[in-house]
Amino acid sequence: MDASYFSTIMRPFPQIDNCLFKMRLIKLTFVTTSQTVMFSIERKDRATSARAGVLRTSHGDIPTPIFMPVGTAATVKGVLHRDLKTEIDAPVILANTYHLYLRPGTDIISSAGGIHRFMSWDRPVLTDSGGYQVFSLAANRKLTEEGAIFRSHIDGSKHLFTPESVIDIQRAIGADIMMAFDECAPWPCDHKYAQKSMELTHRWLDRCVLQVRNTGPLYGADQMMFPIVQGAIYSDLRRISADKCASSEMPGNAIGGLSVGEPAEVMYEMIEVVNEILPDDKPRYLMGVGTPANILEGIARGVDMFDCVMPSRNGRNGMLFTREGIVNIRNRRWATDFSPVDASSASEISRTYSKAYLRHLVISGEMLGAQIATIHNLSFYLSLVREARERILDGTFGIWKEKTVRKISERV
RNA sequence: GGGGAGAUACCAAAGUGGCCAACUGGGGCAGACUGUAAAUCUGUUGUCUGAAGACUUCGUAGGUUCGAAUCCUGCUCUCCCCA
Repeated sequence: MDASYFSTIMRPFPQIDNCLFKMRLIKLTFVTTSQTVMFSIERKDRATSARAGVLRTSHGDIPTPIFMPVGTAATVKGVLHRDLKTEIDAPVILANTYHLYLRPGTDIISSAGGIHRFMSWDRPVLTDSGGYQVFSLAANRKLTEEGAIFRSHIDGSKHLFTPESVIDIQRAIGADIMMAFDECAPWPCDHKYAQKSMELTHRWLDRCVLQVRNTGPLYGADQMMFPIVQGAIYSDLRRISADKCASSEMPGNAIGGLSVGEPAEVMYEMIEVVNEILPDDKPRYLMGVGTPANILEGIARGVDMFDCVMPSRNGRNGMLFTREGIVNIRNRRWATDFSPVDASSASEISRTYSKAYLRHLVISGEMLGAQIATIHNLSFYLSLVREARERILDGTFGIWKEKTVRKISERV
């Protein structure tokens, strides 16, 4: 009996009340089976590099390719978990180490028994390490060999993140998938800076791996960590970084530092370079990407996992993604369009409310507008990757992708 | 009936002789957003024009002046107080 078998029969935990007991049991008995197959590929596409697979976690299986809604502060803004499960059907969501560490703080999350219990979400959670915040809060931080010193955006207090502390925090959070602590280089960025930054990320990666090996999960459920490939837009650096990440022999790998302003074609090229090296039998996660078209292009190049704030944030700001293309629901043309937001949506919410009503809500700044738009967009993203998976399985992905990318990129 | 205040662009509201096609806010219109310091931010909002520029506008009709949203006179309307 191995850990994956055990987690299968234990899942889903029927009651939150007794799940802590069961998770402790797993920890005591089976936690160190590192050879367990976490990822299995069901089918590879012939025309492209796309694959359909399943990533197994203690909190459930994740069919791939997958899009993970971003729930930075332990909430996908404006969406009830009920709707995440039914309307959107997200098998996994993201949270953020930086944000949760600052608020509510790791003490409170550990007291609750980890992020799943704290937020009442029994499906998998992936936590970003805070590496992206080191990048996006550039004005308020300082990088050293030791780690990143930064100031809280909440109260201005000073903090230090190191590879070790970031793993510890992610242990305390209890994420199913933890991310290595990295520096996301900006764009544009010269070769010299990109190389220095990448080398620092690699040294940090070694320390992350060591910290993962020297510690264990706190709540019984398995935790895996993914290293992050960096190297900006330089193929030589990307190859070195992909080799480095692959050699860390973690159960999955991530591609970071893309979609930070560079043209999409450059991003696609980098994905191809990296995916030639990253192991075929482990999931590949393209961080922070992207538009629906970006995602299909990524899948075609062998990426299995994606996340992006775009469907949620842009939804709140009135941008809708649909099969017919991109809609700015605030535009006057929708004022008297009483047809559903998306008649063919998997989400009942998108089929129920009209464009004119949603426009009114968004323009009026009503919170229901942000909720409906977010649910619609996420439902669209998840439907898109579900269909991509089905197309890979039935062998029609390539043609479908070409046709779909064109359509969904248009402005309606 | 007596006294006082006021009328500025879609709305509110600055502006009291040239730097005013007119501050600012709201509203309208459009744009941005890619590991979320974002229910945020940006542009635009008299007409014509690609632009330079031209033309018309600050209740209304006259007047003063080189020049008026700004000063003077009549008229119209609104608000407040007293009776």
